[in-house]
Amino acid sequence: MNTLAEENYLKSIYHLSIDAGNVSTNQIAASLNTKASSVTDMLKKLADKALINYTRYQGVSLTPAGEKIAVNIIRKHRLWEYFLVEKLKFKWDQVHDMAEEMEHISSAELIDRLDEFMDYPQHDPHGEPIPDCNGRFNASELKAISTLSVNNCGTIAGVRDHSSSFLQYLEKQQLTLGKKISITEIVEFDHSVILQTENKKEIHISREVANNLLIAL
Amino acid sequence: MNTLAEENYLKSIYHLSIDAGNVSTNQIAASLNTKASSVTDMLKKLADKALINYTRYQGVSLTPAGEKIAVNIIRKHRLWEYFLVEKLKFKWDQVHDMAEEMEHISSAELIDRLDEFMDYPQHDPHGEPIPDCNGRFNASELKAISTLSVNNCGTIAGVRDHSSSFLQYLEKQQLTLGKKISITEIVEFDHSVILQTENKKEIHISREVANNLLIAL
DNA sequence: TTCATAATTTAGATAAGTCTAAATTTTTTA
DNA sequence: TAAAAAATTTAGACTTATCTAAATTATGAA
Ligand SMILES: [Mn+2]
Ligand SMILES: [Mn+2]
Ligand SMILES: [Mn+2]
Ligand SMILES: [Mn+2]
Repeated sequence: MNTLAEENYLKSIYHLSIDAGNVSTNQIAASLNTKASSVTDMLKKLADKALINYTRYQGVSLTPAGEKIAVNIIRKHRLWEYFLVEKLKFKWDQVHDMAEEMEHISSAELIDRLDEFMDYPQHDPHGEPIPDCNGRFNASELKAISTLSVNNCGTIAGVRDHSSSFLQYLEKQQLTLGKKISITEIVEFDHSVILQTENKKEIHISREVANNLLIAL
Repeated sequence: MNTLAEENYLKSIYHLSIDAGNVSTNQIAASLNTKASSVTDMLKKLADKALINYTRYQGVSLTPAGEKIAVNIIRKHRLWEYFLVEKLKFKWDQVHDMAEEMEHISSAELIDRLDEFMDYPQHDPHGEPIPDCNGRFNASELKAISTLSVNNCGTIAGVRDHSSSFLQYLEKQQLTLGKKISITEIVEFDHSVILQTENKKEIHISREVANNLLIAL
């Protein structure tokens, strides 16, 4: 089928496509920790396989075939993360790297049975929607805290950054999925945000954190 | 750590070492569906890493370090097979190829938690013993049917061949794990064996099948 | 519009793992 | 025990996925 490297490129292009249109060589290189020249080589290969639309110097987008593969990898990633947290009792900050390996296990029947075994979960441990076996899923309607205004309130429902360090920080601040918060103040100077939790505790978070913490209204 | 190719070579050498002493280049090539020259290249690399004892033209054996890695791969293989059958409800003839991929997932904590999740199973779906997290396990005391004599009886407890075709054949003959059988006759001419099952049904199996079907006495 | 800078691609190398064909060593057989 | 056969290794090549350094193309500031 496709090599591990090809799968990782497709997944990276998919993720980068969400907030941009065409994805640039340098963006891909940064997200995969590789060099632009390596990316160019791979883009030629993926274009030959008709998995991406590629014109020299113009960046790339996924073809429907490429998108299908990418979504399937993401489905596997999120289902394995859910398995690791719900069945094997890992913390949400421990599972991403393991899922990076497990998402490449090829069997479709395996992943469909895993989905059934876990009773078709809709969201992974980081609040991301899990595509079904046909690749369909609802686009996230979550908003970053940084887009809200004073007095807005909502429930923490997702994160944009999956790094252990960020998730551990949230854990320590008790800013975990399901917690209800309201915006008390947005500091003009540095765009940091002061929140209030259900039990009236005030938490001051940086702009960076506010950008990566997602709320359902 | 070790590459996927290295892990597969170590596992192959481990399995081939069980009934021979030193393992030959050609044996490894046959078991991995590769060419003898490729094997030689890899043997040099594994010897450099001190995972095998290798002298040109003399075959190889695992060092303790190599054996430890091999047993760990086998532990992962068998635990994933058990998971696929017990939790995801696959048949015993469907799981080997998936486990060949899953055995390379690296996290030790993951496999230890999987072991715990399944309550420390002792045998995989083919009757093979599962090493514990320290690599310890009881050597199988099972005997091939071909080593028994007339009137011996016992319980089917394992298989030597894990191919789908063999397992499906056994399934059709209802020669599955746990079934009690006794030897009715051993045909002089072709060493085929006539068995009797608990419900008095007679089954005639070839020498080949008798070699690959294991009994606990 | 022009030129400096940034982005991207090309050229040429490297490492892992594999292959075929040829050479070497071991084993078997006569 | 010497030649033939089998097993194994070496030589040289190929593929995939990388890299660095150099060349090319695009962009945006003057
Ligand atoms: Mn993840
Ligand atoms: Mn996730
Ligand atoms: Mn198996
Ligand atoms: Mn097995």
